[in-house]
Amino acid sequence: MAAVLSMPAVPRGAHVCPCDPIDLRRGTQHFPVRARLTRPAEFQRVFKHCQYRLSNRWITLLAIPNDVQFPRLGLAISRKVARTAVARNRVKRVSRESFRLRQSELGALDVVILGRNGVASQSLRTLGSAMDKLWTQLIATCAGSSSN
RNA sequence: GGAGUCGGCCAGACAGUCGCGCCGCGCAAGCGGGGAGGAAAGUCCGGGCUCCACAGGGCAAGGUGCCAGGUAAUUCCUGGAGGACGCGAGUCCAUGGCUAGUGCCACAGAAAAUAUACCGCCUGCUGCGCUUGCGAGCGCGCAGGUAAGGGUGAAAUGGUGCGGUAAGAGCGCACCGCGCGCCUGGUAACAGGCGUGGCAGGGUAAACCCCACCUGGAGCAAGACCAAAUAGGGGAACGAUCGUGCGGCCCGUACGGUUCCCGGGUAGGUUGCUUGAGGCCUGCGGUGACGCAGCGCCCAGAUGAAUGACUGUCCACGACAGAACCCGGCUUACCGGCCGACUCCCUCC
Repeated sequence: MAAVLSMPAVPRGAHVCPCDPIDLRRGTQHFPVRARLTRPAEFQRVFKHCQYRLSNRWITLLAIPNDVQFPRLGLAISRKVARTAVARNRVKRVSRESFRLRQSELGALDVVILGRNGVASQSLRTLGSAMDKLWTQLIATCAGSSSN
């Protein structure tokens, strides 16, 4: 914990609130199978009835509200944007890790992450911060639409 | 010390924090264990396994191609034979048959295959011309002989030497090469020897083909089980030889039609799914690939698909790359580094 606090260079580390009790962190940073989209039908629902669509240079993010009480993540990294299996795995892992750390701030949303051209050649740190910004945008957009 | 050949191995390490999927224990919270590769890749071969029909007959098609062995099997591996390269350790070779047949061979060249006479060489002429010392010589023409020499070509009826001849020629002889026969050694490929035949005649078989041997098809989305919504089908018996299917065709064979009986199929889930031609060590047999025996290890099993992220320390600053039913090979990609055996050269003792 002291190491985390002594790292002011990490700008998005603010979400790891040092005053959070251990129990809360345990509850919100797990990423079991039930938090993933697994069936083709679930993916189709997100693609067809997408309500929020955000993107930057390397990633597109689609989201719709769901019926369960927690956010769920689906990954769609095509062979076209990441030629080798190793590259695809890298992008997926970075996406999952990013989702895992921010999922407590999201509402009941089904989210699909799409890889765009050039995503495979970016460093882990670049992709991580790019996703972090998208999560922040998504949270703000949801908050805006739910208040209306 | 330098240059090189062959074989094998490793593929950042350690610690902490937060995660992921599997197994075990536990009511639970949680705890413990184990979690990608040498190529997991390309899918190029060979098997196991599953279903189609217990894998059947003929044709066709495809594959393999020196010999022997290893193996579940192979186009793989090991040992050997022959050829090529290298001073050497060693490396490379689809390495059966073009004296079964057919096809193809640009350019050049007279001729590219039942051979052939362009130049040259030689002989004859009761052909012509010239010279003449009247013997003949030279040139041209005609009729023949000749594959020695020239020239062309990747390749021209085996090579070298001697004899022989008008000139020549396996025409004869010796040696080498080749074919055939026998003998010896070797399981064999093959090697050596003896005899014999004047020689049987270019390349190409990853050209058709011939010879010998081998091959049924599809693949874990194989296949098996449980089963919503919906929707009409399934099983048994009999019959037709028309249609459809079973590897491309024929044979052969299954289904469709009628009657009787009642449960059955997609989404989804479970299973197949990891204990296996498995691995470690030791001993024995074998030149070796490998085999046998003992010891007693468990070493991913996911299914939108886990094996990761962050921080710190160290170093030689980390390449190619991610299991998807499982093995055995081959091929391709690859940052660096380590070990062993051997060869050649130089220096010192």
